[in-house]
Amino acid sequence: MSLLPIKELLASTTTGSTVTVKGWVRTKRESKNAIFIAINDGSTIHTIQTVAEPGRISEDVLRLVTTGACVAVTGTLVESQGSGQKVEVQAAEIHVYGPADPEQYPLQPKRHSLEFLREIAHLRPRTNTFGAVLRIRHTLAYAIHKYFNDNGFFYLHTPIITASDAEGAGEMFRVTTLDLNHLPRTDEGAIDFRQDFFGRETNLTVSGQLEGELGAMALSKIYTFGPTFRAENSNTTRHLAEFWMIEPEMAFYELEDNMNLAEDFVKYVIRYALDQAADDLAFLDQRLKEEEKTKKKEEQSELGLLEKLRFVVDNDFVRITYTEAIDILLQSKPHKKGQFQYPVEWGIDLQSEHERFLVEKHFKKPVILTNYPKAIKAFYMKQNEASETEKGPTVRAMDVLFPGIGEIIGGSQREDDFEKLLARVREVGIEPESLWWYLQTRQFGSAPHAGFGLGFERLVLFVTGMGNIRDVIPFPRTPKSADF
RNA sequence: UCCCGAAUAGCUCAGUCGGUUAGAGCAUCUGACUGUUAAUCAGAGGGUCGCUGGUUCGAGCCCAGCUUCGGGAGCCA
Repeated sequence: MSLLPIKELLASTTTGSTVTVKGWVRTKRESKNAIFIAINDGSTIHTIQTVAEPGRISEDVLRLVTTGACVAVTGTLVESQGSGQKVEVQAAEIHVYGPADPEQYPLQPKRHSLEFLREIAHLRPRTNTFGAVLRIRHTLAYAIHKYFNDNGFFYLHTPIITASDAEGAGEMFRVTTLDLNHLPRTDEGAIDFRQDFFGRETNLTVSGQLEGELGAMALSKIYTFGPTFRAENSNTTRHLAEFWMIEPEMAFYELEDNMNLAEDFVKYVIRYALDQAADDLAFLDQRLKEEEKTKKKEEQSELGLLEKLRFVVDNDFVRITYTEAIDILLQSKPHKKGQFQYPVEWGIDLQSEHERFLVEKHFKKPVILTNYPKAIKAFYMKQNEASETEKGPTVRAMDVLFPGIGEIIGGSQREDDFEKLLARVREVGIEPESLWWYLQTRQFGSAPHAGFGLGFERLVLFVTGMGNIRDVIPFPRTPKSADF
């Protein structure tokens, strides 16, 4: 016997050989002379049809072959007599590893709602949709490593537990081994973290960027790709409490180089998915088309999934400054008609409705916004020289906005001038001593450098065309939800 | 956290103006048919109408609170 993944069996032309198929039963159809069992092993979205002749396989075994059961079928690979597939397996022997009581098994050979499948996240990978999403997720992760490796980047493992609370990227999850029922107190009555595991307060990381910068100041080009945690009470289709983030950081890169990298990188990984996950994308494309049919005309999207991905890969991203974006918004119809809920003026943080207008209505393609007002961006971003064309001080920030997703990348050139960075740290109320190691990189061999953060699930969301970020990670963690 | 909406069979949903025994499709089981493609046809079983309280002669339907879920907003990747 030889065990081959179904993906390879389906492509095989060596009919007549004895093969073994191991996988999970999707459907069983019974005929007088033949029982058809469709089996999937996750290696591909496609099932292989195995054919069992009644009498050749015992009734006791066949009774256990139901949707969801795990089986091994040994038999002969033959050309299919039916029209739906090229090859099939004539079963000589069926072994049932694990039956699945059809009265209780929740997955049926029918369409389920994504909400229902979320409640059975332990079983949903066995569906076509989630199988496709998980394979695409893997393909994208691999493409990311491949892209960086092929371009001279080193994968840097930044810490997941951090004592730094100055990253300013959001609420953090505390890490502690203290007995919460009997917290040690200092003489002043505060919690005595000196008795905690690390001898100080620690949290789960909200970003590997600051440590990433340390790596770039030695290895020139690094990237991180790891779990990230935000304890924000965010209840949206675009937020998770635990997600994966990719953060490249490059010495000697300025804002322009940073943008070029971000655009080239995103296009590369999407193109890679189009090439390597064609079957799964075709399935999701079809799935989305059927879903669109049920929507009203005005809510239907103009492009299908595959069309949308090819469009992004084949077209340049629009690059405009924050100031230019504000001007476009000020002259837009929704602004003049008072349709924006939030007012537009230089200095505001752009709201979802503003970003969506720019990306989905005005340009209809990905947009990179640069040079934001200093006041609304993080302390580590490089400050621009004062300019007559700007209405206030700006920093070399860049946000990449995608249709339907919003901000998929946020990045900047970093402030490499020690005095300016120190002043800014103080200005935003961070105790410089807590960032002494970060500040030292600007004192010893400082260099211009830049980087960005890409939310991995938002990328997967875009590439798969799914509507909710909870459906592109195997086991989502969100407020009030940490099952599985 | 705020705003809006939803919760009825295993799943997806319908349920009129508050009125007798709460329905359909799919799934499951039984039978028929037979190279089937989420097979087809016939029949059967399957319900604490999310929970608690209220209004009413009478509540799946009206009201209040709670719970859970979804969509949008904010925060952000």
